[in-house]
Amino acid sequence: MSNVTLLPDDIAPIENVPLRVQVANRLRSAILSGRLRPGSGLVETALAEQMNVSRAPIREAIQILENDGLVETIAYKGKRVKPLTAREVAETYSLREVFEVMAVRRILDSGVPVDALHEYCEAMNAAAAADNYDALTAADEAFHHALIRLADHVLLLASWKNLYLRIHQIMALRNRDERNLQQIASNHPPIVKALEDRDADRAIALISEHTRALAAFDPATIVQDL
Amino acid sequence: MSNVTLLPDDIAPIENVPLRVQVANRLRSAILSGRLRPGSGLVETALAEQMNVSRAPIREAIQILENDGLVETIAYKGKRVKPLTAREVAETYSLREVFEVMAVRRILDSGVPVDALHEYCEAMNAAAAADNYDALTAADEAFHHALIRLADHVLLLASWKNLYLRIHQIMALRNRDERNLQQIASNHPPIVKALEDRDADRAIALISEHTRALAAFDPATIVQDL
DNA sequence: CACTTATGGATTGTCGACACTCCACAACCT
DNA sequence: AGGTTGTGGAGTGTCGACAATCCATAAGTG
Repeated sequence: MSNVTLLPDDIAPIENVPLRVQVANRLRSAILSGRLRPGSGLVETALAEQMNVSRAPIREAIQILENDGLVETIAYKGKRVKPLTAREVAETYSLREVFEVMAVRRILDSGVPVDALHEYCEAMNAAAAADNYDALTAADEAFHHALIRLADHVLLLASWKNLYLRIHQIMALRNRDERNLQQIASNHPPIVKALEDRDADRAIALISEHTRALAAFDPATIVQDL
Repeated sequence: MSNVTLLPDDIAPIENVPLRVQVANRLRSAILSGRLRPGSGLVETALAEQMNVSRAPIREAIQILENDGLVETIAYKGKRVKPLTAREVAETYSLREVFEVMAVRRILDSGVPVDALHEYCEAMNAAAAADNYDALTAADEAFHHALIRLADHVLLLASWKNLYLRIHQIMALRNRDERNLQQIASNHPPIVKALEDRDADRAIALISEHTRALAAFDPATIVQDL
């Protein structure tokens, strides 16, 4: 049979996900959600037993998280969720700002249309209206993700994604009650407007300001040491 | 004995470098020097036998190189030195430009002195005068490394270092004969001058132009596919 | 012949056991 | 007590063997 005429939609391609990836995904989500806090120790033998796999995939999973910058290893001593210093938080946001400004520049240079961004603005407005923090966060990430993608720069996208992992973690550790959802949502449409007007200076100023505002928010709650 | 009075200089602290790191270092240097070309396959069992270690450290070493962005894995099929496309080369240099501009901005904002950079300029002049390509390259890297360090931004430094790995590789694959050493060396002192003059616009313009000149050089020799 | 189904080699993925390193704390000198 | 030297536990580092997967190619089947 070279041509299957009927293929039930239920039968999705079964993916073969290596154990290390499954383990990495679980641990990553635990870290990014804040369930595994910075400084927590990760013991290979204990994790292996808990997850019912051998140490090999655990080791590789932890190495993946090391690449993500979420875990650090001290040889022969142990591994732990990387502590988060105030300095690191500040540096993370300042680098993000540079990335997003670079994206804006490239978008304006290439003249690619930015219509797709409107969709995310609406999603953010809806989430803000419904007072739904998680939905707003998701839409916000989708907006910025789309922005970076429009820049059409694979390396930039990869770097931004990696950086955003830490931002995820930082946001999970902050006190969400203090945020003004309406205000966050309202930050974005002017950026889209500036892009459509091809006003580079205004777009860059807006996105810089937006990123800095996020960085300044509630830094005290996440500081671990230093 | 709490206080050893005489400790021969010969007795340096003996370092315990895990096998995976030794393996990773060797492979990395092979890749960065061009001895292991993009596209070359890396077979764990073969490497293990050649280096006389088990597959475990080989696997971990390869994962380290994956983090460096030098190697890619295709599950159950194999690992190979990441192919280098013209697009990737262009993206690498454009990201480098952004990093260096960010460094310049931070240096000027913080007002930190940049005297240290003169030393590297002299080293480059000496290397150019002696027609010593390797020495010039080393001094050039030292200059830019120092520049980034002056920005006092740990994350930026780490990102820059990671990026520079690929630049190392790219340079090793290019035809070095076509470069004008004198001209490269002469590019740098004006940058230092602009920094000392606290002329942000000029410093940024110079460093951007410098990076772009490097990117434009001889791109044809390294393209593999696409 | 067109198509499907075995088969085998190459390579990575996973496992369980053992070796090594580090650290803290006890035991031992003097 | 001050200082040195065992000693044991916790954890990572390394190993060799076996399982799973993929791919190309051969063998079957109508």
